Amino acid sequence: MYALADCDNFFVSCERVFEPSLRLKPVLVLSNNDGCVIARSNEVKALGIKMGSPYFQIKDIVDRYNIRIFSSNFILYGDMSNRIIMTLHKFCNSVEKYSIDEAFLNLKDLNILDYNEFAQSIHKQCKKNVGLPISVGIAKTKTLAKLASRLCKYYPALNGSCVLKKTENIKTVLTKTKIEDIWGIGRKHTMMLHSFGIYSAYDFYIKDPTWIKKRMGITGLSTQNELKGIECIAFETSPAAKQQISVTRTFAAEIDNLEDLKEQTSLYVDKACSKLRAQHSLCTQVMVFILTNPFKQNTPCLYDAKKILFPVPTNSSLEINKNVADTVKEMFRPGVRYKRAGISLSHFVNDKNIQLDLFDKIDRNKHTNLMKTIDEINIKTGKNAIGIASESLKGFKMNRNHLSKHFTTDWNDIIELHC
DNA sequence: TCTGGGGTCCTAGGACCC
DNA sequence: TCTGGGGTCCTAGGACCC
Repeated sequence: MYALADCDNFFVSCERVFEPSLRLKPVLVLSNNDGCVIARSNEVKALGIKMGSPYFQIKDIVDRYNIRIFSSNFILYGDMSNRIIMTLHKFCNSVEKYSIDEAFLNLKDLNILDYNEFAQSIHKQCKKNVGLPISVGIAKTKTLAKLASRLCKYYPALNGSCVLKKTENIKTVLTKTKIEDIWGIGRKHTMMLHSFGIYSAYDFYIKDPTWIKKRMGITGLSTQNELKGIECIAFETSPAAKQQISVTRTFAAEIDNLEDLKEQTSLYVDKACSKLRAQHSLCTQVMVFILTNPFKQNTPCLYDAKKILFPVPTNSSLEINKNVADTVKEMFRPGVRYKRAGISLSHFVNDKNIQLDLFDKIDRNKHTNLMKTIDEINIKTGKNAIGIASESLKGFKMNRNHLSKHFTTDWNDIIELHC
């Protein structure tokens, strides 16, 4: 059996922990740049505000219903997420952190007599330890556990936990679940399935597997099997090293000069490379792209992307930044107003097996030592104390007008109690 | 005026080999 | 008229997730 513990309206709930008066009030969290809605309280959902709605389009409703707005505070959310994971570890050794707000637990080695009780105690402990509401679903496969935890959000009477075990119960639930609400069924497949008269998860459940394989490939077939209680999606205890590390940003204001653009991409390189080094990888490919505002009416979006190949695998911020800066210069078109840029590192190898180049001009040891020292200082200070000289000192060009404090990670922001 | 960011896996098709 | 067969590796793009 697997459990899925999924925090309810995670980002909103994190903000409410430090401002409890917002508990039954409408609250939403915006993406970077205060651009789009990325988390909604139940009250906001009830007002019909959709996930991903651009903020400027819903400002009227926000004002009318006095909705409280927050800019995204990922430092806070990341730390709250770690606290949840720590609590889950008290119940089970096998915890797979699936995303910032949810984790799977592999229950196979536990001797659980009453799954309902077990799920309830996780729910209660998370609330007590971290202050966050969490929905715990338990079932034979990950896909069914997902479904079980989802039920908690629709049926408050379940009080945050649900066990789906008996086939008859599963079939009843599937009949009442829309196919698009199943984990792994996205927009395109929903449209395709609808066109064949498949609307409920149960319609999908009883469909001929050969038909599903033909139209939806192996992943569609896996989803069907998982609904039948046949495990197809493996449990991963230790997180695999990333195969790709990207940093991309939309600018608050358009950038029309090369220097500002390079200052931004230097920041991306710095951020991406420290992640790369943290997982002990080197990369041999970096993709760089710049583009104009794709939403602008009557002006086509200009997009340029270029791939940089490194014959000797590297994780040196300096080496990568030099190449990225040169590439940005090549792609930059004077007079064009850029709105977004990004880089993506890929094709990784372990930093212990480097294939050297006979004609290498770079002193690799020097770079490695320098990077190691920079990382150590930045980890020790907890801030980006040292970076690349070409970086913008002002950081990302980003709007964040409704940012809460870093309550749990910065002494200056520690919560104050007034008695 | 104003529209996020970071990932994974699968598959078809091209390029190449003999 | 008529042009094989079997394989691997890589990549771009699609679909999905949060």
